[in-house]
Formats: sequence, structure tokens, C-alpha cells
Amino acid sequence: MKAKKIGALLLRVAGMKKKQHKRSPCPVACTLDLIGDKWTLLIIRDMFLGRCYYGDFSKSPEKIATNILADRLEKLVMSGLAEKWQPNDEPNREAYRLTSKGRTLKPVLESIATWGLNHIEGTEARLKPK
Amino acid sequence: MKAKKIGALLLRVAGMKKKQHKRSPCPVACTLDLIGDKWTLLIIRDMFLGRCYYGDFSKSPEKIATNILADRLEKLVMSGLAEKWQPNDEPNREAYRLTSKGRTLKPVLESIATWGLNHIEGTEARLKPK
DNA sequence: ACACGCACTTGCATTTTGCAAGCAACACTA
DNA sequence: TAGTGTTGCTTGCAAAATGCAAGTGCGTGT
Repeated sequence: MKAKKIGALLLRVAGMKKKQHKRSPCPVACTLDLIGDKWTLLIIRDMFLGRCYYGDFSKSPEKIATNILADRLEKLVMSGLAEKWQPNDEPNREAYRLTSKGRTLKPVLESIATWGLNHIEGTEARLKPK
Repeated sequence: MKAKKIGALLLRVAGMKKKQHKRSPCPVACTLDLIGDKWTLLIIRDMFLGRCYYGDFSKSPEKIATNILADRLEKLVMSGLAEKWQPNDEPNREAYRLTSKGRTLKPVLESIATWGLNHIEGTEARLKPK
């Protein structure tokens, strides 16, 4: 994974596109290659809720394992959906946030949240756009 | 897996709810527990496109492995998103289709398809509602 | 009687996940 | 300044999911 990360980093430094092995030209399949798992969209949800620290994400009620969290954050940054930044109030802490590209996933997240609310009993709305 | 299937079947016969271990009450997390992987939504996409046979699904360009396909179809039926039926023109063939609950996933699928078309180059629309 | 297509199932190697523990860097505290 | 705590990870390992190829059972056509 280390070598993979460095490899991807070199690609970015060189301004090259990451050669993503597409399963097909289908937009659904390609989007799922980026966010199609049980954890990525939950991190994105947390970012929409204003969370930005590693510790915040790992404290979410779904209890993501820390190694998975680190892996997904790295992939989100690699794919340009999130980025690292330094908050003004705590400039020395690592922080993450959605990029503008990442924020365009809002309709996706909202449609999923709406579906869950309407079709799975026992769910409660939490994604209130702040 | 066999015992699991029979167990789930007994629950349905008894009219009981499948006790789904919720990671949290979040509608996003709960929806992802149903459709949050790389394959399930592709099968649902195919069903929206009118495909209904096992062979049709396995011939999709993403080349899902047959054991995964069987597993996902079973889970889709278990969760009430799809069902088996017998088509009029070929009554002796196994066929699957979305239930009304499954069809309510259309906004989710459409938002994902739209996002992919707008943000991933090389993708082409295929999900034309027929 | 025999081949054929369809809908899976099985076995096995590889990959991903989940869990617990560990660890380096920094801040704070005594 | 030595110790303590917090943060953001990394590591090791077992368990589960995935991917691939081959095989199986069953009805159909010839």
C-alpha cells in the first residue's frame, strides 16, 4: 500500500491522470468504483456534517476501524473528492474536508438518505445541511 | 450460506422481520447495508433496463462472477427489493424483476448515474428508462 | 439417447475487512 | 525536564468476501 500511495503521488506530481481500471463505461459502475462500499459514503456524510478530524470520523456511531478509515481517507484524497487542510482555529491539527467535486455528491447522499428514511424502519435523519 | 438461506426463509414464512443488525440508525448507513457494494446496484440497474434472466446479468460488461451474482440475487429477494416471477413468453425460465420497493431506488440510481456522467470522463449513459 | 443451454454450486487462491495493539509526534503538566 | 495524554495513524493477524474456473443438475430440442 505504501508503494501504491507513492506511485499515485508521483502520477499527481507529474500531472498525469490516475489510470483507473474501468470495469465498463457505465457511469453507475464507475461511480461505484469510487464510492461503492460500506464506508466511503459515511465519511463523506460526516464531512457534509462538518466533521473534519480523523478522531471525529472514528467516533461516528458506525465505528469504522482505524485502518479502514486511513485507507478510505487516502483514497478520497487521491480521487479528488476530499483534501487535507489546516483549520484557522487549530492550525496544527490534521484536517480533512470535501473538495468542490466532493460536494457535488450531495444529491447522491440525499437520495440515499431519503430512501433509507422512507423504506427502513428505525432510521432517523441526521444529515441536516448545516 | 445454505443454512443461512433456510433460516431467512423460515423468518419470512413466519411473517417475521429479518433482524438486520443495524450499524446505526442513520438512513445512509442502513441503506448502504442493503446496496452498498460494487455489484448490487449494477444488478438493479440491469433490472431497470428490463433485464431479468440470470444469463443476462452475467453477460453485462462488468462481468460479475456467477457465485457473486447468485448471492446478490438471493439478498435482493430476501430484502424485498427484487422477486422471482415467470414471464408469459417463457414460463419455464427463472426470471427476476424489481418489486415496487425496488423500483423506488430509481432516484438513487439516477443521481449516481448523473454524477458519473458529469464527473468521470469516458462514461456513457446507458440507463434510459424504457 | 444425446448434446445443449441455463441457472446455479463448489473449491480454492487472493483480497479485503475487522479487531486489537503499538507507535511516533506533539502538547500539556508537574 | 521528565512524565502523561491526545492525535493520527501503522502493524499483525484472523475471518470474511471476492474472483476465477470447473463442475452439476435439470429441462429441451434433435
